[in-house]
Amino acid sequence: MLTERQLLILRAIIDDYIQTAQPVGSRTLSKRDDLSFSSATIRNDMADLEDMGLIEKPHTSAGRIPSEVGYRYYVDHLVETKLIDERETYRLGERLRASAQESEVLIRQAADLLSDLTNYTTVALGPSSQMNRLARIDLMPLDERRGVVLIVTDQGHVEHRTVVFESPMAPDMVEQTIRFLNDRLKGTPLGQLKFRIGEEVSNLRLAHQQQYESMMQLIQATVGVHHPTSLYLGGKKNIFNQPEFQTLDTLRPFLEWIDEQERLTDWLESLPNREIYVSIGSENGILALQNCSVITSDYTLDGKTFGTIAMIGPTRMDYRHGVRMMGQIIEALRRTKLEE
Amino acid sequence: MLTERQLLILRAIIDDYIQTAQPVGSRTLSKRDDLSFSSATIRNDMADLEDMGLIEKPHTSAGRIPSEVGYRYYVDHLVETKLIDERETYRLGERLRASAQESEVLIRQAADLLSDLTNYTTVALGPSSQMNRLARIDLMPLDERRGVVLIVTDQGHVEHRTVVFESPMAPDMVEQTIRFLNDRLKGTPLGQLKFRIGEEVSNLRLAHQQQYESMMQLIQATVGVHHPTSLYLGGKKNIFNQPEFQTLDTLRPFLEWIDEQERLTDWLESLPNREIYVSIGSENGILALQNCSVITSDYTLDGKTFGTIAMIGPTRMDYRHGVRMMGQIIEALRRTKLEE
DNA sequence: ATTAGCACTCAGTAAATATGAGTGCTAATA
DNA sequence: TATTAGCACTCATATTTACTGAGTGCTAAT
Repeated sequence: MLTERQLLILRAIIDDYIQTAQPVGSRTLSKRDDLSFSSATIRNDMADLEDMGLIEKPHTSAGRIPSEVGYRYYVDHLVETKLIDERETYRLGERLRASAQESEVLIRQAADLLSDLTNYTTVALGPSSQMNRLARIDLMPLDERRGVVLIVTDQGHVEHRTVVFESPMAPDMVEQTIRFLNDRLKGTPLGQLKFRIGEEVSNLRLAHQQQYESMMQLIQATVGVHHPTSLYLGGKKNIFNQPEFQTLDTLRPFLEWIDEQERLTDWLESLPNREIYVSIGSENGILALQNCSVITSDYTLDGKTFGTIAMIGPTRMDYRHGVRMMGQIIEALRRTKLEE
Repeated sequence: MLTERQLLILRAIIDDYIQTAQPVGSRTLSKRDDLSFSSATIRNDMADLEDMGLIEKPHTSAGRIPSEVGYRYYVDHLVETKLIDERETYRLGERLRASAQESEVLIRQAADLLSDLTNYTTVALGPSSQMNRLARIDLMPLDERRGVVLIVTDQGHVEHRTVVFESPMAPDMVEQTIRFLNDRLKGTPLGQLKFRIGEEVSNLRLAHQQQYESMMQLIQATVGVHHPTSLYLGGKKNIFNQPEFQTLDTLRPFLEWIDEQERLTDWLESLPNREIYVSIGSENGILALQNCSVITSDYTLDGKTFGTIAMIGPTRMDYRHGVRMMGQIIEALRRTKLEE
């Protein structure tokens, strides 16, 4: 268990290191107003803290830096997750809504705003359309053999794909099929579309045997429409200002990792579903992020569960500020009404 | 005017430097099979080439490197723009078409392929939808007051936007408006939509006075739909392998510049409209690209003018190979039929 | 006109030497 | 018994110095 002074020292070390990115020495600490002990005393406590694995030294004659365990302790004991400044939340909400009312734009803005506030990189995952329900499906003919399949969800999300048919489409045939699909599939979550169509297809076969071929094609196309989840990156260049990313060896893996959209999406989707969660250094299990910490949170927009937002910075990130800003932003989003 | 030997030497210097990224010395050159002169002779010619501004030395005791003027000479005199290897073009075409038939995917693939072939970064601008003609416009109601405006073009391009109405929409009213818009605007290039609607709006006013308000809203929304040109980036990480981008000072401006999508789009759109065009170092006028050269070309797909593709590498890029690959790719695209 | 020869230049590397911030331990002090 | 002053020791970093070697320009010989 930590003595009060040790706690004070640990906190001072971390706060200082977060600011300066330099190892913190005993003399520096003893000069602080809130630590009126001699450097020797502090050295003794530091030795204890090191024994406990909370801090470490890069080499013999350097000061101490927090270890991952130390950060973990700091985050768990010294950072308040739930601290919302009503006025600031309100102001952030205003800033967000000023830009747009469309949800996708709103999320993009939120990501940008969050990275402006913190100077870290943010990633936001939009709503997974998998949960959206089919509002309407349609086929717009372009010419005899080509058409665009349109899928609109109850959330106003649109997906589309161009299809080419083997043989010219009979207009009434198309209309019939579309109507059929709409009748049967309206309200189906997009994620289940494929499955549901499998169920319906036997009915179809009986009802419209003669043009079975083209119908199948249309259905295939419908199912084949991709359901990408939209991904927004904010403040990517902030990384250039972090002292720990001033060398190619550290910078390159990070940049290569963050540019890989698909992997990024998978990662965000795989995160545990919580309100605000901090993952420190190697905890996140990603090689390219071994020197990074991540603050993630699911967010809701207008009350509805929506997506995930993440903030990525060096392990030496300002957890207190980061967590606070994250809290404010998701609260501002939560309070945002989609329609005016 | 250059003597034959000087030309030989210039070419050798550039070829060598492109390979090694190291200044080339007289002794190195004299050891080449195609340059059986003594190093002293070569030194004399090098001095002349330097006087002409074609090569320069980083410092007294280094070898020579090509100057921008030198590269320009090399590109203008020693690189053949139009050299197509039928078999390879065919093979590239196959590789492209294997992946997809949809034009947007095809372009993305082309960008990736080109950067694979050259190890440089590529940027491709998709078709500007401005030239696409309206095939159909539609409004899909989501609930009483929200709907999705859909715009489909003759090329199968889809754009959409969610609109919120002040007051509930009357279904027949909506239908009427949509029909009206479709009747009047079908075939209009997207770029002119705004203008054309201005012309039509007075007619509308007369015809449907009572619900003028909602109609106006719908029309506004229609016009307000954005027309983004799609942009694809290929092989961004290739830059990390270029020796001239091993330091943050050079890397950072490049990465920051290339991540700025809008600026990138504007830049590509502003390029002179030619088949293959090489811009060397500071010629391109972009600070972040002062150490880069760019090979650009407009391309056509299935015969139709489509967009622009660019390849960005260090000034010390392999112009011969780059130009050749660019030629092959745009030729492969040109020969690609959109429907099977 | 070409080449051999030689003195000279200068980036890059490596070894040699300081510098100083910081530590751990011990003994004195409150 | 907890704190502090004092001191020897460590080690990354900066500075100096010397050395190496690839390359040049010039001159004199071929």
